[in-house]
Amino acid sequence: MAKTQITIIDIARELNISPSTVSRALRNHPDISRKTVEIVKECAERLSYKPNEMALNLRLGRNNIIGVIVPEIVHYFFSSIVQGIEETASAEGFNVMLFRSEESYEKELKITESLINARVAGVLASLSKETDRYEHYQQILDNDIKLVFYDRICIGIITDRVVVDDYAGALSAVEHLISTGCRRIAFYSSPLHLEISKNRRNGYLDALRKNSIPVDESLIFVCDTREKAMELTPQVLSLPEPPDSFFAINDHTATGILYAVKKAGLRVPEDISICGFSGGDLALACDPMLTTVEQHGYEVGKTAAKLLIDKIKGITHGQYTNRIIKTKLMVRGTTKTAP
Amino acid sequence: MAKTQITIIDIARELNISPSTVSRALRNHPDISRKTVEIVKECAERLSYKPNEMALNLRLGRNNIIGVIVPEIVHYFFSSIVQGIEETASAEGFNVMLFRSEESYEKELKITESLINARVAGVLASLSKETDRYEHYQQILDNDIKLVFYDRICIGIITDRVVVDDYAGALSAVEHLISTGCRRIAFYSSPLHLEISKNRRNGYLDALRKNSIPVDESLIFVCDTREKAMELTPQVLSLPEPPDSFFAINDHTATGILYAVKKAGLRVPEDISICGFSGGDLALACDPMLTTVEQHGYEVGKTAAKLLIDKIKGITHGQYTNRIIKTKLMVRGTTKTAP
DNA sequence: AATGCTTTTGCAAACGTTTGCACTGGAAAA
DNA sequence: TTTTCCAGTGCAAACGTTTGCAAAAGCATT
Repeated sequence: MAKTQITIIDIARELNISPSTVSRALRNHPDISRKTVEIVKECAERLSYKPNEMALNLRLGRNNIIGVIVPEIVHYFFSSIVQGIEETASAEGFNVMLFRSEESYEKELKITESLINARVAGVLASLSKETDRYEHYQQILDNDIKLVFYDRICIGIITDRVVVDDYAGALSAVEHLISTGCRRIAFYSSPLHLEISKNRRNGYLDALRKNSIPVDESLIFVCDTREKAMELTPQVLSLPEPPDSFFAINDHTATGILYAVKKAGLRVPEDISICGFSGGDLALACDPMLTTVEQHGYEVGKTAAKLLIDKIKGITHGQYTNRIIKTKLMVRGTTKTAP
Repeated sequence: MAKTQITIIDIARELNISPSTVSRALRNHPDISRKTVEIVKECAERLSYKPNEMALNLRLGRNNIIGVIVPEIVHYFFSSIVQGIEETASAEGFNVMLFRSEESYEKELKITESLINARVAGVLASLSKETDRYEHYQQILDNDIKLVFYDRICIGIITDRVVVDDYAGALSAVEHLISTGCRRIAFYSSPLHLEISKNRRNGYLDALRKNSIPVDESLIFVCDTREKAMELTPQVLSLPEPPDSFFAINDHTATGILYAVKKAGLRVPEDISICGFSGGDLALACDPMLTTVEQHGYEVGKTAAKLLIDKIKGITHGQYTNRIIKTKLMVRGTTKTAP
């Protein structure tokens, strides 16, 4: 039990050969004779030798760790992304080190510091809501660590980026509402400084314009949680000219709307249509089931990880890629079928 | 940009002192004079020196990495656990390396191999559904890596363990159903070889016995997904003596039941009561909102991480702890209020 | 001026690998 | 026989730290 760790030197001593030969034999270096390779491998197996990755990393000045910064872990979209990342990374021989920024700039700063100290091979990052300074990400690059942003990207830093097609997703959602007869479409958004808010808002606005529906600014609200939606929606419904439908920035908000609308005695989708944005099981638990824009977080994660690993391996060199992951409108029960 | 990494030796050269002095100064070793410490720290800051953790780890023969094996990532309970782990770890200066076993023994084997090679300080593991051999976990211990099991524990290996109180959770859920007048309570369970199934089943059975309700085996089913529940439930409802309520092994299954019951034209909870097991947002999206047993995954994660870190730090020594995290029944709309 | 004590610093080894280069011994070539 | 060549192996340095021990420096006490 307290047996100290077996090293390459132990094997060398046991076999009366030099550590360098052992090292080469284990790595199938062509210089080493077949016989020696066999003997060494047998011995390594017998002593249940495990290569010390820490020593290896130091020697080689690199490691196989990918740092992942995620604003939240308990979150369908982000956990899907992490799953995509983990899958790709492990298939390519990389390990994933996971950090949660908790939507805090301070925490993000500490995390990037840790990542640099750990000399990770690469970083996959999504900005916290708070973050509006980017020096810490520049530092990552300065320390020769590869960097790819996903979802909440950073425009100021030149890197690869993977984003969801928020604009097209919102556009298709709102056009769907319009095609089913909706005309006064309320929009519940996140704070506007976030890229995703801007993009989805633009999709919303363009869908209206394309269909010659006047934009009514009084139908646009900042409201991005279930709780807030449950509070806000009754007021919105009792407006002099209430909306006939809602487009929500995420599914949680949409469930809050759904709850409030039903509570107000209105029928969904006959009286009021609702469309969310996110994907996941939540939409299926609703009654009626929620029409929503599926974001394919898993694809985002896989794509970002692949991009990063290619950079690390030096396959891609100078160029920087912007990858856009398509969304998909999932039409369900909270919207009407087109006439 | 391509400036090679700054080391302690660069600082030493710059200041015409020895690397050992620099090292000690940066670590506030008491032997070093205040003045030297200041000079060194200033210089380190100026050159934006970042300690190379790989070198440190090799030298000290340890690192600050906690390996986490989780069967699934996109999963409310498990992601809550991961969040609890990450939070505790980062507060204590540890980093989290995340692996997904995908419920596969083969994958679990590869993961433990990676973890040993990486010489992580400790491992937090939950068994995959497939796993029924445990040598790989014994190997972890043999390599002097601390190990704590959570949720899906391994009885054969002597370690600390953190589990959810499945028995008490199920007991309280079923007693609640009984107290609201239910007598024929159907139970939708996972495959019985899993500990959690056994424990919850025992809770279910004991609740019936305690209240002198005869156990009807024909009301117990293996059914643990939303899809299966949507398929099975109509048949169950059309039994000659149908149940008046359902207790489901998880919330996904419960939402499937809810859907089928409503579709059959029955009212919830007036005609049929439903209770799930899991916690999370899903329960709130249902209409009526789902009564369920909250598992406190976050607490599980925090507790397991704390236990592991104490072991790593050598605070706890020989003893092995079994920690049980209490569940909490969240009574909502799918069950009646007690008369 | 010598001694002793304390404070501060430096030397060198060590952690476990990999790898450029030099060396060995034997076979092939001269 | 000598030379050349090559496959196979070993030496030693290097990666960036920490740390036991020795040495130096400073200072007060004899």
